[in-house]
Amino acid sequence: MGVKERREREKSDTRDKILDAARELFIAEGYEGVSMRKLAERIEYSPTAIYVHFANKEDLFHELCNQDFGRLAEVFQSSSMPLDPVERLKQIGRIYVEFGLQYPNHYKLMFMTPHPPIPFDEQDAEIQGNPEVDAYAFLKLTVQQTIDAGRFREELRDAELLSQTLWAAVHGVISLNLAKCNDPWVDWRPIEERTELVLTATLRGFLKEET
Amino acid sequence: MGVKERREREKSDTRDKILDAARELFIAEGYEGVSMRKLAERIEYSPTAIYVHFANKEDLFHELCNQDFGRLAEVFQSSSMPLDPVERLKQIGRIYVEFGLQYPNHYKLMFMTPHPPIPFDEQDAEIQGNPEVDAYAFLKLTVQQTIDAGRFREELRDAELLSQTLWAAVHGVISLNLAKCNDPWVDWRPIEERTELVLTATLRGFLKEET
DNA sequence: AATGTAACTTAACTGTGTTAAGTTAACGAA
DNA sequence: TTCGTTAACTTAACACAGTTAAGTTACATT
Repeated sequence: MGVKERREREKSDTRDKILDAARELFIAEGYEGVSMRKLAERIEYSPTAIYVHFANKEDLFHELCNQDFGRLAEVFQSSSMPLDPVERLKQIGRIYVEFGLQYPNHYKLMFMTPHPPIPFDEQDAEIQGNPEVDAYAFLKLTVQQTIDAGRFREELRDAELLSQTLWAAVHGVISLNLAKCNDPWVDWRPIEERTELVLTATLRGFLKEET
Repeated sequence: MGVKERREREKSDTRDKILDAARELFIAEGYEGVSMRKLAERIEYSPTAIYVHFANKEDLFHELCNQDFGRLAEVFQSSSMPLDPVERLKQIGRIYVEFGLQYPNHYKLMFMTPHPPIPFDEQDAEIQGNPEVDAYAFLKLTVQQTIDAGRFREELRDAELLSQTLWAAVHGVISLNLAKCNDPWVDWRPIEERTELVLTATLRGFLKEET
């Protein structure tokens, strides 16, 4: 045997080649700016060869996003986190903004590109909810720990809602920066200041006592 | 004379017809979902007739956007604002999110599409900084009024920074909603709850005393 | 009545995502 | 060794997109 194995390896090699080229192109040109033909030309295959590996363009995009989501989770995992849960939430926010600044195009792809609903596959099911590989789950877990530590106001008990709100606030800073930092309309303050302030203010708004 | 005038009126009538139909379609189908052919069919002209009035599809969309920047300022202007400056800021946030939900496609182009710096023209100079026609200036003015009323903490005196942070927080809610509301990964809470919480928390974080 | 103008149409170009049908190379079984 | 099967890949085409060059046509001006 060993034949099937080699065949599979070869297939996944070209699959990876497609993914690598697609990431490069999507990042440079955006979703609409990349055509299956351009992509095929880049890797020296025919356009239809891509359809052997991916159902369609959207499916390809989805796969790339999943990889980047994993990377974000990795960054969280490999960062040293403060013991205090509130400080940990702040740290998560800072790392998140840093990630967006460091990989602006990945970030745009992941969070700023509206796309049609994507069906859930079995691979997703393994990732979702596991804080080690799912960045959102990691945030939610930390929010829950802060709730459990009794640090948040009594009426704020929905970890999901708090997570989504905190996420939105930080996402607002980085995404507005990526979309509008060159806009002469606004006299932008440094993004570090805006990040720090949105985190301080939002969390202070969540907390029980004054600091 | 009067002939030229009538001709111009007729031309701008069909131009308006194009704009009206385009807005309707863009809102319903999104930018990519609308083709010049569909649009032409809707108004019972040939596709190329549109090019008499607009350089291209993007130009058409841009025109709609400019109208909507003005409209956002108008919405602020025509809304009854609470006397309390902090409540006024909350109201601004709510109206902003509502605007994004009502014109998702315009919102995406206005605030979610990265673009190179746009040269400043004379028309812009008249608008910028005037709270009656510049929505950002309106926000900044209200923030300044809240500062002047002594409601914010002593260390928070930079109206620009506070405005940008508040804007970011609210923008985060609506933009994340527009980009990811269909994502099954997250069990989204109603956007009204997220808006209310981000406003309450951020502003409470800004305020001097507990409420 | 002839001319010019400008809104508008027809037909075509290039490029898009996607699919049906065909090719080709390598495997396992006879 | 040959045959049939499998599956990665290609060719050719479809239906659609944005856009443009070259008319056409209606009408105000001369």
